[in-house]
Amino acid sequence: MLTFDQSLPMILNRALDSIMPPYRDLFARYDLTEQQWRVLRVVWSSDKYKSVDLAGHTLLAPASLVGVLDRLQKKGLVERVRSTTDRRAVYIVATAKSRELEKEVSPQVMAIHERLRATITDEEWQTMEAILDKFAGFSAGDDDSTSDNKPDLAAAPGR
Amino acid sequence: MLTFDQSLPMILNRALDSIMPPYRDLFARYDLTEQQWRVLRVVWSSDKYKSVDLAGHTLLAPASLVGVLDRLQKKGLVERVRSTTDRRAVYIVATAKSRELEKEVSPQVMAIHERLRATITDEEWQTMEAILDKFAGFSAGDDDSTSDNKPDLAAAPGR
DNA sequence: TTGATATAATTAATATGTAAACCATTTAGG
DNA sequence: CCTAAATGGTTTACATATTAATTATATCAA
Repeated sequence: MLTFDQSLPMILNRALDSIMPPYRDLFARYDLTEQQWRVLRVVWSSDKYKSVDLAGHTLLAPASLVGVLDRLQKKGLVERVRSTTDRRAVYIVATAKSRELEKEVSPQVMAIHERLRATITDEEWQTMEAILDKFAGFSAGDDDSTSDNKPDLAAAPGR
Repeated sequence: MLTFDQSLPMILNRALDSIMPPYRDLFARYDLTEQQWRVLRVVWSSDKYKSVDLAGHTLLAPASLVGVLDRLQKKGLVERVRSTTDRRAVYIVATAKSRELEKEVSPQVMAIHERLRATITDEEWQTMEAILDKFAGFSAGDDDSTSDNKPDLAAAPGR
């Protein structure tokens, strides 16, 4: 019998609650949030990301991204550069100041990653990744409207 | 080499993003949020929960719980009953109206649970639960409150 | 008893999450 | 061309998330 506490959402959220505090404490010491860190992490990897690309790589909704970028920009950590070829698009670029931050914080983040990694065996890690990946696309063809016909958001091709 | 995308927070968040839409769509049809459902689910199990107990069982921070309860109360789904023995405490009780909702929605939630459950084998499910449980208490003893050392930029060599 | 401290619930301030609507382009088709 | 539909980014409205501070009670020790 599948109880409330054993539902997948609860299992995953419990796991997240267990592992996030060290990350959040670290980020807080540098006046950053987890989401801001995620954006920086991706921007550092390549200066040529459009906002919409960042959304995908950071798991942040476009609407949330706007505010995160606003605050990162205000802190002088990123800049918005409007594309000349497609005047709708905006590229996000990292500032020199943010590069300094990367050198300072990145090693400490890696340390937490590693500490987590060492909590289980390599094989268990592989297994866990493989199993969780099986839920990818679970909500793909979800036209589960009982009787009426809601617009199918998942019908559009890949982003 | 552990990349950004393979960090545990990203792995878990990706999994959540994959599985939550069906739940949210369902709850939205009944004008409920995921968090409101979590609270109801626990309140239904026993009328004698204090707010602080709900926080633990729903994975909601006490501060978040206040607003969720406000809205559930406004909808006539729960009531706050101040304890007579400890006048600080407040018990949350389900209304008859919320019981009707339970009968209507619960089976549909269970259906999603089961559909998720069937995405992997029973053994994989057991394995996954066991592995994720190993991260419980990861942030237990990383207090760090004793050391009031702010990030010491000047401590970096060569500055 | 008193005073320090702990607890339960809430408030406050700021940052995100979510869904829907909007605006300015850009692209597709007739 | 010209208009309808699609795209990228943003805004809006509302519901949490997070941390710190507050309020009202309770408890404990000197």
